Amino acid sequence: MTLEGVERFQEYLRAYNHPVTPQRLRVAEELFGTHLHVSAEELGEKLRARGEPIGKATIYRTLDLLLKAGLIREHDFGDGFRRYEARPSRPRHEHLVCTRCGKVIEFESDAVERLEQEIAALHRFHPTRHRLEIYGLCEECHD
Amino acid sequence: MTLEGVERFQEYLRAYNHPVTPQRLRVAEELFGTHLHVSAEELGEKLRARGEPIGKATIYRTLDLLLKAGLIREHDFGDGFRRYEARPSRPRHEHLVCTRCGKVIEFESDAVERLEQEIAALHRFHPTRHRLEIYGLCEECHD
DNA sequence: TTCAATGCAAAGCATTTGCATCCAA
DNA sequence: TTGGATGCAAATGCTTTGCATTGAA
Repeated sequence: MTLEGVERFQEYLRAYNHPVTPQRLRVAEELFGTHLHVSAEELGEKLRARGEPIGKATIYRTLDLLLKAGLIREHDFGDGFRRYEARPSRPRHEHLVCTRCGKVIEFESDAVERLEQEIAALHRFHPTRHRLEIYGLCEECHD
Repeated sequence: MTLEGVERFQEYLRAYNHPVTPQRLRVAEELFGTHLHVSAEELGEKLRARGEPIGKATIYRTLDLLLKAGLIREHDFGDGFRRYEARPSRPRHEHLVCTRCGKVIEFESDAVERLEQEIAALHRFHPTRHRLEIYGLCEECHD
C-alpha cells in the first residue's frame, strides 16, 4: 500500500490554498490504501469501522477535490451508484466486471487504444477518452 | 421509419396476455420512429408535443416491457439518466458519444468482438456482454 | 481571527411504488 | 365484468446543497 497519493493530495491542497483537514486525509488514505473500486458509501463504512466517522457530504466533496486533482478516477458500472479508484500509474486500463459478485478485474490492451484511433478517424470523430467494460462471470462465480 | 417494432410489441403483448393499450403503442411508436437514443423524459416531451400526454410511471413501465420483449436496448452514458434505442437489426454495436452536443454515432467492429473473447480467456472470465464507448467531439463540434 | 470545511438535514433528480380509478378484452 | 393498466403523488436511493457550527492556518 503506497501512500504516495496521499502526499500528492496534500501538495495539491496546499498549492490551491485549500485546508488540509483530517477528514480529507482519511478519505485519501482509504482510496490510496486499496486497489479496489469503492463507492462513497463503502468509504463511509470503512472510516466508521476505523472509528473515524465522516459526514457523507464531506466524502462527496473530498471525492470532487481528488477528481479535480486528477488523483482518482470515477466509474459508473450501472449499479445505481458510482465507484472510485486510485488513479493507476498506468493511466489507461479497462475493466472486467463480474455481474454476480461485483468483482472488478483490470486489464490493459494496446489493441483497444489502436482501435479507438482507427474507429474515430473513420467517423471523423475526435476522441478524448473511451471506456470498455466486459460484463460476465469471474472464475469463482462461474459454475 | 419502420413501425415493424410496434407490431412486434403488439405480438409480444398478446402472447403474454398483456393488454394492448394506446399508451403502450404510443411509447413504442416514438421509439421505433427514430434512430436516436432517447430518455424517458424526452419520450414524455414528444408525446406531450403530439398532444397525447402520458404519466411518467407508464413510460417507465412500458420501457420495462419493451426491454423484456427484447425490442429495445438501455444505455447509461453517464448523463445522470438512461437512454433507450430501438434494438438494431445488427445486434452488437458500440457508440461514439459527443461530449458537447450529446450526439451518438453507432459503429460496429468485429475486432471488438474478437478482443472481448481474447481478453476474457486470458483472465479466465466468462463474458456475456460488453460495452465500448468512445467520448470526444464530433466533426461539427470540433473547432 | 477569519474564511473555508464540516456535518446534519433538507433538497434534487431519475426512477419506482402504492393505490384509487379506469379500461381493454 | 374484471384483472390488469393508468396516473397521480409519495417513496426511494444516490448525490448535492443550505446553513449554523467548527477548525485549520
